[in-house]
Amino acid sequence: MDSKSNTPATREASSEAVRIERPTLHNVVITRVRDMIIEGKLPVGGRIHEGQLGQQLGISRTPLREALKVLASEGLVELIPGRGAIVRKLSQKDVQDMLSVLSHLESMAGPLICQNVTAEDLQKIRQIHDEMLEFYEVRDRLRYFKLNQQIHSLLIALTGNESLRLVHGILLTRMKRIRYIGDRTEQSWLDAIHDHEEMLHALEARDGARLSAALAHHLEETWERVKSAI
Amino acid sequence: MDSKSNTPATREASSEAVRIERPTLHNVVITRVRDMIIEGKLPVGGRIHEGQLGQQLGISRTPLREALKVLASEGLVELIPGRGAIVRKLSQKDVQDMLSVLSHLESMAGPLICQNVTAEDLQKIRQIHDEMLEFYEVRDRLRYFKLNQQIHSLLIALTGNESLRLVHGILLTRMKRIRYIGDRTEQSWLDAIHDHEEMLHALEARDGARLSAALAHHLEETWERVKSAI
DNA sequence: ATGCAAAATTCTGAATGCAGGATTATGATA
DNA sequence: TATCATAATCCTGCATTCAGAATTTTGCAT
Repeated sequence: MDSKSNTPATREASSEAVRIERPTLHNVVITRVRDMIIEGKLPVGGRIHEGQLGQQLGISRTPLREALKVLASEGLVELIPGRGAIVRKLSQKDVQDMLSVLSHLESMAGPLICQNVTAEDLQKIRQIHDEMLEFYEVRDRLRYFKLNQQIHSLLIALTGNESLRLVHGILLTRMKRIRYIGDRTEQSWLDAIHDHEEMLHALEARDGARLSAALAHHLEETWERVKSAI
Repeated sequence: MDSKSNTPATREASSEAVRIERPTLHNVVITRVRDMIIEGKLPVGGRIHEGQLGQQLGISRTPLREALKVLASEGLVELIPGRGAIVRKLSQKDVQDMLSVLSHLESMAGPLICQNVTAEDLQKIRQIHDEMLEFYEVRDRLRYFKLNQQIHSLLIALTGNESLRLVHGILLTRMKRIRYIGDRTEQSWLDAIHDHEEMLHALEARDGARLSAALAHHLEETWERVKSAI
């Protein structure tokens, strides 16, 4: 779920000490409300009532409003002046367009990833993948989903291209809701896992083109999985 | 300068009436502060003093803070918890990475644009282009720059892909500051104009691949122009 | 004069207050 | 009973206020 941290990763390579993480309230709220949208707790097309939601979260309207502005800039929420925020509804075309952009971004990413990936990176990804499989075995969809997203985010991060990470993260976030509710028959679930395994193989072979192809194929299947859910 | 409006363009094709534009203060402030950063009125690396800037703009801290959150999510400023906002500094690698992503996005855009462009669109772009040339004649850099950006934004909008427009807009915005201060010798300026003319020709010929190539070439030259300014 | 510690000040983060527009409820008339 | 106008309520947008953290200043000791 860390596909996009709100303070861009401009970490000083010089200082040894790890920057203390002091989460500000509005940052927490951004993540929280984002998750609520993704998990469908805030219905698509529904209005977000500042006072009500604020009370529900136990905070004042101020940090909530700040969070809504950010979510609007990510395209998750629509802000109508004088009338508040509504959860943005995505059309089929919206989703297709997003997948199309994501596909291009990932095809760009493939070679870069293979160029940069270290043995430790590979091991880490393999580890998350295996963990994900365990959740698949017990059909724990939510946890499976979260690890799945994590792998994709990690891969893009391996390109070392911060801007790519940023824009990819934004689109991935926009897609999350759809992906989460998307059809998951046994078969399509299995297909997705096979895609992931092919991705890992390409990665291990450091074959950029193959990785790009695998990522693209995965997105095509994603469309098949989600199109009925819109 | 309208590369990225803050309420995503979800206009109802059904309603004939044009949605009345009621600008909220924080939206105005977002644009305003963004421009201040781009034009260098807020120095790179410098801290943004909420009280001071707010007073200077004649507004309270509330809408200013909301604007800063959005600008942070665009990557223009960095928010350090407990210590406020600073104008983000871009390294050479940052800029190269951005250009690289932009290049991929534009190469994706080329065919789509040529596929969608209407005669009116063409005329409109040609018109802006000519207007831009007039500002070139009198060496009015700022106005030239603004029309230049407008053409690029318009082109991407012609793809009809809202997500593409969003992410392209974010990166373009991030680049603006650099582009604005970038080296402009007579020669490089002339080169840029020739690039634009080639783009227009490709567009008129509805030749997607040629347009993509022209856009890519333009970005390569952009790098040459700006690299010394970082 | 310099370095350190404590106090004072300043600034951010968040809550509350207030004004104006939007929505809903009420009631009168056809 | 339906429709429209008016009034009451609610909600957003923004300003102000308050608390706590960060910074600067001051004073003391070396």
